[in-house]
Amino acid sequence: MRSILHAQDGVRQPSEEAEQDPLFVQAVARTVQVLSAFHTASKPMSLNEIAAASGVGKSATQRVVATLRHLGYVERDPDDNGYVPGIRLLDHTLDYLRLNPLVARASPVLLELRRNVRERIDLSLLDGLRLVYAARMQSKRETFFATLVGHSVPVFCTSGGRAIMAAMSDEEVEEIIAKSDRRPFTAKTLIEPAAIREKVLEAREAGYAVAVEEVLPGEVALGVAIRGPDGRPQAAVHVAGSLGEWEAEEFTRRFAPLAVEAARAISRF
Amino acid sequence: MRSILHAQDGVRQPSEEAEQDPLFVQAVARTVQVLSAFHTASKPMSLNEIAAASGVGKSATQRVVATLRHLGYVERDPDDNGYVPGIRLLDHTLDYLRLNPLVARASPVLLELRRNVRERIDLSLLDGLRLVYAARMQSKRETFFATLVGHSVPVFCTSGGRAIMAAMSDEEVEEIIAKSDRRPFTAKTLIEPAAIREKVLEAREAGYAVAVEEVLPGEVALGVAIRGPDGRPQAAVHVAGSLGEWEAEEFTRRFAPLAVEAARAISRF
DNA sequence: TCGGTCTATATCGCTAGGCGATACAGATGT
DNA sequence: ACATCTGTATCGCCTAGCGATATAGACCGA
Repeated sequence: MRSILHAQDGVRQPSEEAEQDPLFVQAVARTVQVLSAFHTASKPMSLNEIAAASGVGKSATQRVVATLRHLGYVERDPDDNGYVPGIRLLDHTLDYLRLNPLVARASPVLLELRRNVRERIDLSLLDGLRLVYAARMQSKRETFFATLVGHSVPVFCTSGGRAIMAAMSDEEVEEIIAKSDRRPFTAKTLIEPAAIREKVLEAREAGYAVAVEEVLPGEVALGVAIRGPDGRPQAAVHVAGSLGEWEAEEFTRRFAPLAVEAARAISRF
Repeated sequence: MRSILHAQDGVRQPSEEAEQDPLFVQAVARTVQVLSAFHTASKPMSLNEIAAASGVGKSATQRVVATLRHLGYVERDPDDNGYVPGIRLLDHTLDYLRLNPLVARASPVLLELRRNVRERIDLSLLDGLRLVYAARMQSKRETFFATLVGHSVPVFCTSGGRAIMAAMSDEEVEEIIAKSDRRPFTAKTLIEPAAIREKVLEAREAGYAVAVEEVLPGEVALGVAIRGPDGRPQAAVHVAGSLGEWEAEEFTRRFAPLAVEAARAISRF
């Protein structure tokens, strides 16, 4: 079992391939490394902690952090001690969402879907082995942090992830299964390759995927893949509901057609 | 009238004060400048456009962009041409939201508020002359992009902004009014200093502020300030509804007490 | 097929940007 | 009072990375 908060990857290490690339700017990487130090944090960090977590020397960290603070990308925690990420980062969030053509296409469709489905609706974007939530429309009860933009979940054990795998070749699916850190979130999380493969086949058949309590207890989720111009899956639409209100069967029967239609409207294939 | 999309400030220029600061790292600033080039964009950008918008030399831009691309902070638009911000930025969004103590305190309160108020609820954070939306909980009908995290609106003409000004000294209010770019969003946007001052006084009296159709036509919004440990306003809770469903009076009478209570629960004063 | 004008990528020499080491100064704690 | 955190500052040496320039592929209209 692991916390849902740690689904994000670490920073891509600049070493190996990148090092020899003549066009690789270390200073940029350092900046990113410093900012990424917060990925591992659960509370405000001191300079030394940032230096340790980022792998950047203490002196350099000091000056980079000071600069980032000047620019609004790092702040001091008001209950003073330690640094936290700064509000300027949200400007880039907006840029990302605004300029991402898929998000732009998806928004009206999701709003329309939301009108017909009074459950939580999410749009998640594929990034390697994970799905990153880009747009979230809550329903009634939600469990807090799980509902934040930027949150990510693994492909292998989520409804959207399986729907996406179903739209890939078998080789790609195997690669994802093999590379994933398949630690379970709940007792029901499927981690066996065989079980995952089976679920993917089901999804390929049905055109959508379902996951029951695999990430959050009491949650039933339904995912449909969104394909890009080349036919490759890029993202997924999720509909999530509570088992307190719905039987999984009934939930699926009711909402799957709507979700499929929405995903098709967003797809470019 | 201006578009609601351009409420964000430009990048803080590294020149002036910063230049002489011995601890200021240019490379960090350059990185930020390149990423901030997208603030002015409404479509994918080419290298030359980025170079022009960021004020960074063409060669440097090329290498910085290449590096950022390596790291996932910049991507190519799939309908290929031009660069867009990359998905890795969302990881930092999550870090910001997770580690911001105010957001953390606010989330459960906002969810609770949402349970009682079936209208749109927002949490916005004060950043100079603007309010940046950090958490958004939609209701039924929404007008699309206006509902994204990272979006920002001016302090001077919003319900939350006025509630925040009401919690400041008169000098600070004057400063905000003076420095703000007071272009109207709608025909009803109040831009006269006198009118704004009056609204602020009303808000100081009532403990909350109301704005009707000042940012979006057909929208009534209600804002309450959230104070930090030092008593200074840091953020605001918004409740927004449609004039198609609500009379402004009725809307206020009904929801203001709940919003005030929520803001107080989040405040640290 | 040719120039013209975009795009991005690559090479290279020179220099100033910024790293590491080290020292310093407040807080906090035992 | 001492130890151990915190963040800040100084300085000399070296290399990272800038600007200028060249290359090369796409696309367009003639």
